[in-house]
Amino acid sequence: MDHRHRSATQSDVAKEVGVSRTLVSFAFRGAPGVSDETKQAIFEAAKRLGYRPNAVAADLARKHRSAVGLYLMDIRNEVYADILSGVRTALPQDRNRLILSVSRSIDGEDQGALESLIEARVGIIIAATLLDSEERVRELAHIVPLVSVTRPVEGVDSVYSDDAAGARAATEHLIGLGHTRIAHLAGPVYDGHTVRRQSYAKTMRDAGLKPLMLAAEDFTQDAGQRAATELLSMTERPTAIFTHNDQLALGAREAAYAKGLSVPSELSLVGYDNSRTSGLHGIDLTSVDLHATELGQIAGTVALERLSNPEAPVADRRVTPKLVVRSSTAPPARVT
Amino acid sequence: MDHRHRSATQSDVAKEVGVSRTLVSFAFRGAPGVSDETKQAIFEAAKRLGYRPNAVAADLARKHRSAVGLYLMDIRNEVYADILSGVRTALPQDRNRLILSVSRSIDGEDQGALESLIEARVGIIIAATLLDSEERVRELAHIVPLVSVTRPVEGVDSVYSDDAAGARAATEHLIGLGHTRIAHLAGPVYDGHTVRRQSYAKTMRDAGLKPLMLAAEDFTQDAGQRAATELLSMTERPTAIFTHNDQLALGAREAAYAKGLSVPSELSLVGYDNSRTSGLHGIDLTSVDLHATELGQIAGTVALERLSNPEAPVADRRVTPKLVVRSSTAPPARVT
DNA sequence: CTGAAAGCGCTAACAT
DNA sequence: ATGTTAGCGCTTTCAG
Repeated sequence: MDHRHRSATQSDVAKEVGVSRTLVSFAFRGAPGVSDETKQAIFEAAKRLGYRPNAVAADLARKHRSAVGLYLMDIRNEVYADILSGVRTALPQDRNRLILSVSRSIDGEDQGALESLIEARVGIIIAATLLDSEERVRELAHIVPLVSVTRPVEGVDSVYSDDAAGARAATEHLIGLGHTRIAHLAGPVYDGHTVRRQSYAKTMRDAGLKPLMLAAEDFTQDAGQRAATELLSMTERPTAIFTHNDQLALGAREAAYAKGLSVPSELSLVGYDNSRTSGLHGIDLTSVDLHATELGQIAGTVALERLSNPEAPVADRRVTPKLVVRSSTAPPARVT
Repeated sequence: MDHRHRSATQSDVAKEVGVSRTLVSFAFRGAPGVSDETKQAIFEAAKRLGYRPNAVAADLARKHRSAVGLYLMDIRNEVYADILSGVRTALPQDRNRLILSVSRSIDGEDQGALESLIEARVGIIIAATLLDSEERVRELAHIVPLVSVTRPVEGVDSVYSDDAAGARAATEHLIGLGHTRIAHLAGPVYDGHTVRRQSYAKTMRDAGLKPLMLAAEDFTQDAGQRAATELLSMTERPTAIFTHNDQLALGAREAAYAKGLSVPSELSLVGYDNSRTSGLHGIDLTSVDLHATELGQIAGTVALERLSNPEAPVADRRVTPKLVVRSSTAPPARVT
């Protein structure tokens, strides 16, 4: 294994062929003004020398920056992985410089993560912010074009799912089944994620029911299990739980089984995300599908549009979620 | 929303303060030789002007490249998400320019994906290759430092799990339970992923049993379900299936239920990856844990070491997998 | 402590 | 059709 990792430059190629640097640059970008013969010679020499274009230097020389930055909270959460996946499919082949930045810890500062993206001089950032205030996101958007995904931010390109509608559908589904003691298992309170719980509370009150909310320490299954255990230890325990996401719901499910309660006969459960796991036989979790992949795809498209037209009006793309009913929900057990 | 996205440069700051560009550069890197007063003045001016360091230009000017490239197949697969997560934790705060490249389609060419990473001039690439031949990986490693993760490549820094041992443990577990008709559900045949099936076949033969292999179209649950359906339609159907990964196993599980077969009484199932889903109540899938997060972590560390010492001997870090026995495996039904 | 000058690899007018 | 000449924003000797 040799270690001469300094790759050849355009000048090297130019020298080899006996032409100027410019010609090489033109040849590689398919710009007009290079004879076919010269082009051939250049490509051959390039190949011989192992020349590779330097996209970074090109970006620097050009006014415009071509990389797309993606900021996500937690890549292990299927929702974010799906968003990433969607963004990727929206980006054309040659534009695949996707710089990823994942926040280090969910409750730590994600200062650095977003900052590093702007230091990397990406042309645009697609961000699933959560911890930051809308104000801060707006500020950021002044520094570098930004499209907010999963969360609407006034004055900033936004691509999101209608969380209010999703939470309402979930809650109404439970109410419709006859439940009255319906709890909501939320995540920690952040600026960006309060719509679902608010919608839940409003729907409950509109139905003349009393909201019962508990916030988990984070968005993981373990946190969900701990919080749900608490919920299920109440004297008048809820007969149904609607959770902020599927991971919390799966945690609640474990908590129920640990307590010897079966789902759905003794506890109805509704999650959010419609992750792949929720559809498995034996899990069959009723869940709200927010169409994460589609969200990512649209965000990618919006980003591309913004890049090509900075003056276009602010985009606001709202996707409608869909309640997927499975067998983790049923009417409450007859009161004994 | 204004659109003056051209950020301030070091010269702007220098001009504002009334010093030379160099000073500003020094100040921001904490290099010695700048008086505290000047430093203060510079930072204030920078803040006022909204100056942000340009990491890309810095890399260009410096000899060395600081970004880390990560090449993965499919981010929706928990294993790869975990690897990413592990790599991230290994990278220090200030070194968080992680450029991600995901292969577009699993059976398409991933030519472009790896190529784009080297055009982005990353300092090192951490790659979970699969489709490429070892030869090609070695070639790539000559162009840019590369550490291969999940797969050993001779002559290249490698971090991987002992697949032979994992597959053997899984197969022996099944044999130990008394199964004789044990099938292996593999993924498509690629250079990088044949160890598990080979180890399975060898273990079977060593026990005097006949291997029965079937390759799914890809590594997804759906493909697993289709392939398993075929397997379970045989006249002398297997009493146990060991799959290449958990997704295939979950697909097989669905196939079994669709056929009215229950797990484990009529079919034993062993997966690979020990994904979070496999531990859920009602799923309880016996699986081999390859410690993906740890793999990513080690890969990140190895990458950092390689960067700081190009002449160090080639790293070969093998992690030992662990069979996690749950209730998807049991002795075969008594022959009737 | 501070500044001038050269250069990283490439692009983009502007010549010829 | 091909070459010249400036930069892009930053780092880094080498002199003051």
